[in-house]
Amino acid sequence: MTAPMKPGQRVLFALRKMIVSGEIPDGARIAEIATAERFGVSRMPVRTALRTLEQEGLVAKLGRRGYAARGVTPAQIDDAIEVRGVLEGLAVRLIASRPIAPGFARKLKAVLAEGDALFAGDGFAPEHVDRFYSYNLAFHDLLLDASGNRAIGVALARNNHLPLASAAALALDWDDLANAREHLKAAHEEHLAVADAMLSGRADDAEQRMRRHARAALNPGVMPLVGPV
Amino acid sequence: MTAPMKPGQRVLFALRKMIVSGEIPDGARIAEIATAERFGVSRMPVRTALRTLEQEGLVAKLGRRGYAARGVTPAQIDDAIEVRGVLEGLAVRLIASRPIAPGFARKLKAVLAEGDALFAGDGFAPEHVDRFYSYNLAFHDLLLDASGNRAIGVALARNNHLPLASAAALALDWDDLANAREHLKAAHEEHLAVADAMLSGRADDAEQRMRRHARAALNPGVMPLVGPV
DNA sequence: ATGCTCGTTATTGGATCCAATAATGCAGTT
DNA sequence: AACTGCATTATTGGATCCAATAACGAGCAT
Repeated sequence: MTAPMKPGQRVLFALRKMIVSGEIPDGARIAEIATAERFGVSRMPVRTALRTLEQEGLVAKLGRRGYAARGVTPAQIDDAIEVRGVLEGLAVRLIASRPIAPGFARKLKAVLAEGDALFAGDGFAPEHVDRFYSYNLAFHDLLLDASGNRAIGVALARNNHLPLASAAALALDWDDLANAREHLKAAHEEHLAVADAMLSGRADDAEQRMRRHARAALNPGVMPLVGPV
Repeated sequence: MTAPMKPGQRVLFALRKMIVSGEIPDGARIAEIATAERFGVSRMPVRTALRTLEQEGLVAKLGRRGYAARGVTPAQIDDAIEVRGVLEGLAVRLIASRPIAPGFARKLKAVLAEGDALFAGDGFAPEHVDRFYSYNLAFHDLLLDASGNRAIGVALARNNHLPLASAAALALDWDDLANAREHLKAAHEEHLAVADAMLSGRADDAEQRMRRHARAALNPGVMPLVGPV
């Protein structure tokens, strides 16, 4: 699928991927002209892409000498995951410390029911992973929305650009679907526990569980399923 | 001081100010051409500025109809302050839960000594406010740096663009310097308490105190001292 | 009279061109 | 031979021009 993507988006995604993958090594200078020629586009999309990447922290401005790539180390991903846990923890804390809106409770139950259905049987196919992906995303989005604090989502926006740092990134072993099922089932049970804590008004508990949930998302040495970043 | 600022920066700052001040009302459409003509510049600086403001959450893209301003409500500022508290709370938690580096302890004591010196006497002049501003900034920057987690600083970058949401924004009553002194002295004592908790390895305590410290920064109905945003 | 379609127009995104600026290399001098 | 000053050049930021696209309105047909 050679998607006829617009030049701007294409350059942005390509540069982002090249930086996080290490194809552009840490500290390498990125010049507008050279990059533009490399992609066969004008300097303009490169410029806007570099501005965006600067906001995301993936490149650093170098005075008049252009930009420099900032390599993404595993430690930085860990850092971003920790930040995500803290921010999502704040979201659930806010929800739990206020009266639960009926609409929210209903939507939450509906989302969790998707997860329940996923693990009702014993089987697990790649298709289930896709469904979990949707369910997982819906769960986290719902919490972010229900928190009523838009600043959380704004602050989180950057982390989602780092691989494995967003809630949409599932780390699992594709060669061992049974193991993957256990992994995702554990995540679903953490969701249930967080939901229970929220609905019971146990704000501290909900926050703690959400933080641990974020940290548990990263397993070393597994294949990531990356969604739209 | 009609600073001969570059067009890009000028447009960015002006638009940001107009949005947060409400001069551009919430939901108002911002078209590139009209804005460019209004500032007497090309469309290019407006474009880059709008991109940046979009990243900051101050404008929202509106499909093909340009951008729309997102008014900043007091509730949103509260939200941002809460996010700041959580993120800075994470920073001090990380510091407290690791062995304290000797260099950090030394720098921390040096910074806190500035605060001690400020409140050693009884007097308080506007000049003291400036000194507190520097001291306060140094304290928060030091924590961010010592946390070793760059993602925190990246996530915090946006909040600093909202008035009163950054740690560099002091809210105090200029007409009542004695009251201001008490206000800032209380902040300094919170710093001391956080520092003590960190150096003693009381991670939970340090985090809780930092969160409260952030929330205490906002007083209703006072004049803000806004620093460089 | 109303709904559909086609043409016009307004607006964004991209490309090319121009100006300003700082880094670099060369030459001249001490 | 080394240092300093100047000129050249490379590179970013801004302005203008062009293309694509979608909203809007008018006109026609039913």
